[in-house]
Amino acid sequence: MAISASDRTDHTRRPRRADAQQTHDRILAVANAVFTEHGADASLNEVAQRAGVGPGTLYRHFPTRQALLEALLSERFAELRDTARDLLDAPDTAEALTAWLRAFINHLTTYRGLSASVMDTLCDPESSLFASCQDMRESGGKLLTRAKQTGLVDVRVDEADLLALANAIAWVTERSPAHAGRGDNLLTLLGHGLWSR
Amino acid sequence: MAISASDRTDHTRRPRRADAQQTHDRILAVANAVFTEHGADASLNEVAQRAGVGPGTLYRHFPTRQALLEALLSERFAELRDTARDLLDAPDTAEALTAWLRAFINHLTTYRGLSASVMDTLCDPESSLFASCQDMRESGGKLLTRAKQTGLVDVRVDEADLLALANAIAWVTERSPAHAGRGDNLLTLLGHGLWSR
DNA sequence: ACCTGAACACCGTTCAAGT
DNA sequence: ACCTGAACACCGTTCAAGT
Repeated sequence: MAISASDRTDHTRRPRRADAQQTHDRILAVANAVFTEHGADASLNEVAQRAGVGPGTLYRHFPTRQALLEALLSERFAELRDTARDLLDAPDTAEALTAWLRAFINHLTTYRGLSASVMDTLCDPESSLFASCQDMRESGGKLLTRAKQTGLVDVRVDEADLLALANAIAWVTERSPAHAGRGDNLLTLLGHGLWSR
Repeated sequence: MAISASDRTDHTRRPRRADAQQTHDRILAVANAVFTEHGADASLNEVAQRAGVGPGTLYRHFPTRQALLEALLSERFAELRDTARDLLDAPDTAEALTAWLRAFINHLTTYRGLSASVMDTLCDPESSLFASCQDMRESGGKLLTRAKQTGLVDVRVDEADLLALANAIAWVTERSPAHAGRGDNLLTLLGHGLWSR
């Protein structure tokens, strides 16, 4: 646990005083708890308070909410990227794409309100989360391309459109009690389309 | 303009002092301007201030943000209902459904962030907006049923799922610069589905 | 009957002062 | 080098006091 928390922040490459590292890790652990409880829009002051830290300290470690989300989620985005790469070997290209979209949607419901943040991120190259998303996007794109090449997916399907729609499904899934946990249904509907054949 | 503003609130049926009515109308006009400018999440204090009214007065007229939105939008929901009824006579049932969905999505982008409010509303029978939405939903549902009966739309398509997805498209459309104004593309994608035939 | 505006408990964010 | 916590400008919301 302590180890994984350190790993999580190794990419900063900056030597850090031991106590600062502790504060850093504590903030992350508490933020995860608070976001899980109240969603990705939760009060940052509450995070600071429950971490036993002044608000200034939190801002010093994570200048923006996006930065905090990035630290918490970059590993998971990397996992999604790896999942996509693994699925490139699956025999059924359409099923592989569906499985990955399902994983993507599922990931976006880690915290309530996360899909909104990620949507903003996908559009804004300046965002801290953007880089983490990029790799995942590319790998997912390859799954789509392969499915098109094997003729199972309509060639008119655009990558950006598809990700946007998957994101939208995650959004509606977490917002509507009627659809909670039924993202699969909506994904299936998207797969078949409205028109009968 | 003054007349339409009075009509808008006639449904309260409560006799009102002339000055109160003026205040009421002024708040609505200003709220429309502020929501148009800053989205449906705009500051209510700003609305009050620009209407030259204390915050307490605003709350007195519209106890919740939803109530304010309802007063501003109920006419438009009624229009959507009428549009759906008219389209029931259109020869091409699939085209009629698409046209209505387009109008629905377009309506949800009246204010930025409106789709989120409406989504919450569709799920919450207690909400002030719920009643306004109900009629529209039913009329839209008839369009779907007819399209299914004529065999043009897949019978597996569920009404609640479809509205949720249309709402989701509106959401993603207003959030992503890349998809701004291209809700049509996403709707087309939803129509054809992912799988090639 | 209706409106006012000070007041309250929050929010994100900054920054001088401490250790 | 790092942390603190008071301070600032906001937010939604309430309510005693005025007209």
